[in-house]
Amino acid sequence: MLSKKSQYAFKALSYLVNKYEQGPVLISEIAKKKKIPLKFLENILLELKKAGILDSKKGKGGGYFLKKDPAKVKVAQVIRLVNGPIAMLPCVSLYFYERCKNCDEKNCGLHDMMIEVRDASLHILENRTLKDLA
Amino acid sequence: MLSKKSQYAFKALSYLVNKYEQGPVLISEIAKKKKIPLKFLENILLELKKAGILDSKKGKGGGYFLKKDPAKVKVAQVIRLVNGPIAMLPCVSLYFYERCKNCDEKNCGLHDMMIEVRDASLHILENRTLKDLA
DNA sequence: CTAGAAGTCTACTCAATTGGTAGGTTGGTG
DNA sequence: CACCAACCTACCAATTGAGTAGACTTCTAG
Repeated sequence: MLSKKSQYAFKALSYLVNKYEQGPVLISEIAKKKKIPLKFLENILLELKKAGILDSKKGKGGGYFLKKDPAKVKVAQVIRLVNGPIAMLPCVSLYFYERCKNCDEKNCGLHDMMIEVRDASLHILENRTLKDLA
Repeated sequence: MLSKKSQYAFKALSYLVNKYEQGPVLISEIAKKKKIPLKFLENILLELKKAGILDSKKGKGGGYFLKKDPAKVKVAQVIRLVNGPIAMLPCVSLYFYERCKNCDEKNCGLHDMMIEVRDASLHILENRTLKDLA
């Protein structure tokens, strides 16, 4: 399951998609409109900025805004960033891979099954972008 | 991600699949062969028994064994039992559904996307059984 | 019929993660 | 230069995940 943090991130992003290229948006505005705890949202947006998805402006008239075209930011990327691995097992994860101890990957039914699930999920999440959130 | 508990459950089940219709198997034997903490495994097997997947025999010569044909037990069922929801959001879960507050399900891009992911995953997990673990 | 083997139950611990809050600091803008 | 808004550090509480301890029941082989 996606964490609340991830759900908040997507809500905030969808809000910013609708304001794309309309200047900076206050954290407080997003928090209010999307009913997200303000200080929690601060952390999330900062993280998205550090990952290069958002950018911000300080001072009066400042706020957050999308750094790139929403159609160019994949949903899979956001999930990996905020929520972690998409795969159901570490030993089938592309970005968070860990070898499976006590289990021969070449000969493990579960392993194969989870690769299938991963691929099916990625097929969708790698082909959807922030634009599709709106 | 699947919890360790789930991974242990699948390891134990795959061991029992290979011993199907060969009489009861000791918890301690499974624990040793699959390198699972004994007392933790006890809880897991008990849970699988209560769900009707395993059955057990007490006393000397006792142990655990599959109650049903391994080809008749779906992987999806085991995951739901031991790990919880398969969907990435409560509002798209079939068995653990919860309404999404502050988000109109009829008009939510994330919602639609997650339904797709869920269906793609279920398509696999509902068509694989314990037999496929071996 | 009884000893011991084996599953069952209750309760606990410990660490990590999640979700959230408080308050001060920095830096840009009008 | 005043103020605004992002940024940073540090907490805190609740939950979950992972695992342990030990007593209790029940069954069956001999």
